[in-house]
Amino acid sequence: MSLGGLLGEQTGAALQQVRTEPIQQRSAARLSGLLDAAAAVVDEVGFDRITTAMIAERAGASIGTVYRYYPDRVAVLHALHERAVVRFRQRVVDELSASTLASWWDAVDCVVTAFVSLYRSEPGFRIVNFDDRDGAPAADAVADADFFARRLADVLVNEFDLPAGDDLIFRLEVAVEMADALLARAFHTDPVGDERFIAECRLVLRNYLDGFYSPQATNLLTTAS
Amino acid sequence: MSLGGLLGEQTGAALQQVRTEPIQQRSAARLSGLLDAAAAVVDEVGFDRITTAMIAERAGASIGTVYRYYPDRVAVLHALHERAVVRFRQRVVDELSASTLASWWDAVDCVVTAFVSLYRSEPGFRIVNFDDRDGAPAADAVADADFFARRLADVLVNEFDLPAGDDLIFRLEVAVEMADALLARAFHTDPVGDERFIAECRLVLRNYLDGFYSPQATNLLTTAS
DNA sequence: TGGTCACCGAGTGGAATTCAATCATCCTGG
DNA sequence: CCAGGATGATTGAATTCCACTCGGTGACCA
Repeated sequence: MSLGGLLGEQTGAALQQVRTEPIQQRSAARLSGLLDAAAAVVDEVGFDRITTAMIAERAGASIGTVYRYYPDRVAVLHALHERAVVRFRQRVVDELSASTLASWWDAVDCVVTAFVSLYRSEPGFRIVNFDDRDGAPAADAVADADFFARRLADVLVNEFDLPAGDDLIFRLEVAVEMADALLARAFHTDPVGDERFIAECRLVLRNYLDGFYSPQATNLLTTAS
Repeated sequence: MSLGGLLGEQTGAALQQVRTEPIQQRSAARLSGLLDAAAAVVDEVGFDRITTAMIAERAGASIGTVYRYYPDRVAVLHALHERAVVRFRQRVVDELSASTLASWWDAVDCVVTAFVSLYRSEPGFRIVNFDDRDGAPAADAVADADFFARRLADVLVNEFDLPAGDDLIFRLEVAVEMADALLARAFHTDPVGDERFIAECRLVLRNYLDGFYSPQATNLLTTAS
């Protein structure tokens, strides 16, 4: 299995996110400690109410330390987001290799399962829905979705012989957006996730991506009443 | 046609949004002027970077005036959001009555068209994706989606004899979430909206909602490879 | 001419961010 | 093996920015 490709490494291409790369190893702990603290605070007050002081206090550090590693408040959120995405990808790989995949949609199911599972257990995981509606570099979430779609496309092509090409990638991009929306909706109110939306998400994905195999299905429907 | 029902009036149920109902008519202009200003600023800096001072200056008013009408910053955003939703509903009704609807999906298409059209022309329309991830009343966007789904369900049931019931409402809720995500994606980078995503959105909606008629389609797919 | 209605904008408070001083760790010559 | 400079890491008071308040002033109406 070439699933390892899912992990990828676009982090290098990302905008400088940490002010100073830690040299001494104690700072590595500080860095992840800050993110852990941020994650905890996110779960407690949401990522709007979060303040740098809260993060610092929770991490047992001082304000200045936060700013040593991150240029500003939202940079911390970006970093947390990034870490959540990385852990998500890792979890997907784990789930995929732990399961016997009878078909491509088992793989898709694994992705959904990984997402749901992290939403339930990983502190602050809701940060994955953090979208910085800001100035120029706005295309952060989109870049993530696109990157993930391409990686997943590779896997599906290699493992299940789905027809490669831009069509597949586009489909997957669309699928990612839909899944994201439905799963976010599932967790919007219910902290454990509304099963109806989760199940419907799986169903929608399967049907939508299956249409890639049999496009006549869509034509059938357009002529029905 | 009972499409007027779409317009509904949940505004009464909304939390007190305006501090003081304007008595003299010059204040009505002020009020919409403030929202116009907010809309313009939203387009310029996004609704995270927006400041009360920007709104006031753009509206040719002073800070105090903003707070005369709205209790706080996010209340302005809520009001702008609300206005966008109202205009959206109005546009949907217009589109619906201006078109000849051969089938229920023509109605759905109209909804998409209205959304896209407003996204292109209405200043600050991206506010429709504003989600107040805050304390208690969090379920604002969800409430909107749910409300709209119910209204649309009524229309579809009355005009096109779709089978009424909770299933239809749930489907429409899911459809709204998906459409929202795909259209937001279409406009995330491209100010005119990426046509691929818009077209795919229409297709996805049609196929998904059509499955409501013929649920055997989903079963067919689960047995295919 | 008094009584509201609207409006203004300096003032207050809290949160974000800076920065100069201090502490900790590493490194190197002796 | 150690002194002590060099550099990384940390601190928190000071500063800046921004949401929000409020006492004062003009505008409209009766």
